[in-house]
Amino acid sequence: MIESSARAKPLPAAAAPRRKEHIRNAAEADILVAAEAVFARAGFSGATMAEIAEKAGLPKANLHYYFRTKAALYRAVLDHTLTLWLAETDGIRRDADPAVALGDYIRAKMRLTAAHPDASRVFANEMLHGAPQIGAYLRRELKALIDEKSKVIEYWVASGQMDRIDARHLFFTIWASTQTYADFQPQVCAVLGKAKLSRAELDRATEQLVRMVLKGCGVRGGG
Amino acid sequence: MIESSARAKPLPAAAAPRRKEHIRNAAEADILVAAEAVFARAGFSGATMAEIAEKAGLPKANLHYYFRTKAALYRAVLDHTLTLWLAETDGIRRDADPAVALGDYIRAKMRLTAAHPDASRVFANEMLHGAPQIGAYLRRELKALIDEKSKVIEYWVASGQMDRIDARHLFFTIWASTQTYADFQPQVCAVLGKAKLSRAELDRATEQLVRMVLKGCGVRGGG
DNA sequence: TACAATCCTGACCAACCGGTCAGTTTTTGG
DNA sequence: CCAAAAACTGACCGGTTGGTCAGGATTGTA
Repeated sequence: MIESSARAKPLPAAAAPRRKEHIRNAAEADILVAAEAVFARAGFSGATMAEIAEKAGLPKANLHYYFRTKAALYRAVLDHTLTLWLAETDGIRRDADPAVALGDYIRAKMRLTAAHPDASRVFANEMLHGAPQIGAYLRRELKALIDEKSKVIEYWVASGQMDRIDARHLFFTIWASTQTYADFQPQVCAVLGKAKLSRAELDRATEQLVRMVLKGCGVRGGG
Repeated sequence: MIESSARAKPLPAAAAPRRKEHIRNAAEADILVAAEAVFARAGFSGATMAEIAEKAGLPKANLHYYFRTKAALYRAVLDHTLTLWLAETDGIRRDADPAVALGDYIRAKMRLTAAHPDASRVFANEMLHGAPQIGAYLRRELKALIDEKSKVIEYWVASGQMDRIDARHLFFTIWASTQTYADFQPQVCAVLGKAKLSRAELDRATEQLVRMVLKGCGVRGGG
């Protein structure tokens, strides 16, 4: 896993207190940010190393110094995306109130989507093309995580705290309904008749989704 | 629809309208089928005319005889996809029972996704990349259609047949939740621990989604 | 300072890809 | 049967792109 450090600033040759691995780390971070944006807009094949280099403010050959191949760079971007993806299920625990836990999960997912739309798009693109790079990861880590969280939901069902719902399909619905605001943004904007998605519009979408899912699952209380 | 005329070379103006075109029609159909599959798997940039030609069992130059450019072929594929996309909202009418109309709509969408997963993926890909080809279409035809259907749902809300729900975001949720079974199939399969989606699994997903959405919207009766 | 490791870059190349074209074969209408 | 239109094709081309490389610049350390 490539570590994250989602923030990155150019800062060329100014006051840099320590220069040991800072150069490499900063350069890689810059490149990853640029690459995420380009891969999100153009996909793997459509993206060019030249464009990524330009966006990162580096000569192309320098990219190949830090990432030997385009595929390696793509994998690094995906890696970063996956760390974001796994987060936010912490609240789903047996002893939690389903209404609070599920509601917070949906809100967190929507926040994540809104904060990192390009990451969402890179992930979606990889999925669309059959997940050649991260298929194994999905079958291992993601499956294990969802197996565990599904058990929690099945417990909530068994203890009468919500309707008899298939946990995995519930996750699919939540993931799809939140990510659509990044992945299908042109469609959303077109239908809403807006040029871009406002914060207020996203909040409205979030609260409606929370309400609908909780009520639809027969979750009592909280929400 | 977008610019239809997929023809590379215009027929002679004086030509008899009776001229048989079955060769052209058959060839174009074969090419479109092959192209849809390749575009779905590789996206626009990743797809190559050579691969499409091979899949269609034609020499590459022949593709360019029927479709002048790769972009024209892509647009033709999208065109076909959009005709599928628009269908199935017929049941959403003021005088219909919301439970039946919405339930049938969700079921129809899911059937469509299952029957044409490649079409769904091509559409998703176009959306992910900012909808450069069909943005105008979305803002016109799709928006008009959803504006109209939203009025119906708003009527159902006003007449107390369902909760106060934003119709457009409801559509986004339904679209996303159904298409995810095509677009994100690798993820779905990974989490379910299956190699491919069975008909039975899709039926289960469909019925859960119908139940959850109807109950979540406070729709009474029918379902 | 000296010297090695790391960082950086312009110039270049081979492979690939969309698209063209001249010429051939097949189909169609009379 | 015969032109003419339509359908088809191998060979080719220019532009783009990922990747290389030799050598120069910068940085860290003994």
